[in-house]
Amino acid sequence: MAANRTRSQTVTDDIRELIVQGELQPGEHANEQPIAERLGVSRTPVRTALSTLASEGFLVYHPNRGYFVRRFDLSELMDAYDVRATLEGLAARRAAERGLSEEDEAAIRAALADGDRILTKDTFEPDDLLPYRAMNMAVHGTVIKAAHSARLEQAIRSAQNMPLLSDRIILWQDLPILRRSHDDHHRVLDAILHRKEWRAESLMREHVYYAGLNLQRHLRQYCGHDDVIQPEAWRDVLAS
Amino acid sequence: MAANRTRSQTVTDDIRELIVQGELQPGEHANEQPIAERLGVSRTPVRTALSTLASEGFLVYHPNRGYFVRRFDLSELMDAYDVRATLEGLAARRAAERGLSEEDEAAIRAALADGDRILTKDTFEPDDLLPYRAMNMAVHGTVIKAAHSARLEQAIRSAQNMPLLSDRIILWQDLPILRRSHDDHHRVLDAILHRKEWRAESLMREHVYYAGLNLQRHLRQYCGHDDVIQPEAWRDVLAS
DNA sequence: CGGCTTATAATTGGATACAATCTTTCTTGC
DNA sequence: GCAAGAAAGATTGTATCCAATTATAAGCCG
Repeated sequence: MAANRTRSQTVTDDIRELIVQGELQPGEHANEQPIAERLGVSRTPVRTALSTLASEGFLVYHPNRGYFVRRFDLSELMDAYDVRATLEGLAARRAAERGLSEEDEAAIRAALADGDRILTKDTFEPDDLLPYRAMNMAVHGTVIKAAHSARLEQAIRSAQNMPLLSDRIILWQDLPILRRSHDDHHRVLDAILHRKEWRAESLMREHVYYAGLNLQRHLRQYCGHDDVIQPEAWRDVLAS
Repeated sequence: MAANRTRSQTVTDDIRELIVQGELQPGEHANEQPIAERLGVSRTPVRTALSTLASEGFLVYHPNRGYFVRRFDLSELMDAYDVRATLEGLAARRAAERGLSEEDEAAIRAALADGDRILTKDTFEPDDLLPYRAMNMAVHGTVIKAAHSARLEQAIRSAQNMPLLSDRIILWQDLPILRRSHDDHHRVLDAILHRKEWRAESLMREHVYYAGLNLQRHLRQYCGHDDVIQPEAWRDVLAS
């Protein structure tokens, strides 16, 4: 399925990576010709890619002037986490209302066990990052899937269309915070299984919102006084 | 500002209208050439327009096969209202947390007075529809604006990218429901002014959610047993 | 007659060419 | 010297052309 990727789609991914990696600096004008040459294609797929990325929120479009890399400051980051927290809270509530399928419950339990295993050790090794991230994405993704709302899924996905906002972001420097965060995961599952809608919603909301606060605290040291988030600020957070 | 509209943008609006008006039927394949000829342009602006409309959620894209008009059923409509209700609740809460500017408060008060004037009469005339709709959009728009979050605004806007979901939709057939709905507006303002965050959030959430329920009830008679929403079902709701 | 393969037509994806718009620079007049 | 305007350059927007892919129809074999 979807084995047939068109060139515009790969170009979209390439340019998105250029933005996230900071090769296209915030505020910069995205010139079509140079990008096309750099990626070895014509302007056409570049144009459709830019249009897509603009609708995803990475670029802003000015008619007859082209696309500019969107610049974010810390307050916008928190606004976005606010939206994401609210929507994931809704997802958790809906999951609690409907209940989990057997597969979904099994998937979350397996992920939770993975997280437990990683966190029982005394230190968090760099090698733990990828499995932990996979665990995190599995938990959140399964809860969202269990909400059974394509519209909600789309809204959450588009709320993550911003550097530093996705559930791939893991701040692993502080082990106690990580443990507390994973404890949230356990409680969310418990709330969903016991059909405690309100508890599931508020737990998930706080869980995501605090991740935003934590990230903000981590990023502030990288930001100038204007609070504009520079690409180098998230290099270490993204890892690979 | 924005006086310079490009051809792709007008074509986007045209095609969106074709979809909403049902000239492009749900599930139908959006052929580029016929649309281009019909609108008197080449395929290029049509293609960018289709791409935009797909990202807005009106179309779905299949690589190498083109764009198809998205079909909605009643449950998807309610899912979307669920998202919109949650997000507008968040907006109301944020507005309550920050407080209203003088202009915003004045705008809402003026709109509420308009609504009061329309609803004190014994009947709701067709001529009342446009002013009432304007009032409704003013109230919701101002609350959203007062939340001071561009990200939230965008999320709410994209949650409305679906026929029948916008705040332009007014079901005026039932006057008591309309009165109750407008009473909600008063209470939301009261909650925001008194900084009752939780009250503002839950009031707005219920206010929007109930509008969805009401619309669903209204639409069910037009739908077949498969609950697919047919374009003719919303002709009378949209008015002009 | 039905299912499979193959050939043909239709449609989308991408590249190139041209037109419209914007940006920059240079000139001119005060 | 500076401001306003005009011309040149650069960049986006649109149209057209060709290639790649998919959908459709015809032919073939069981």
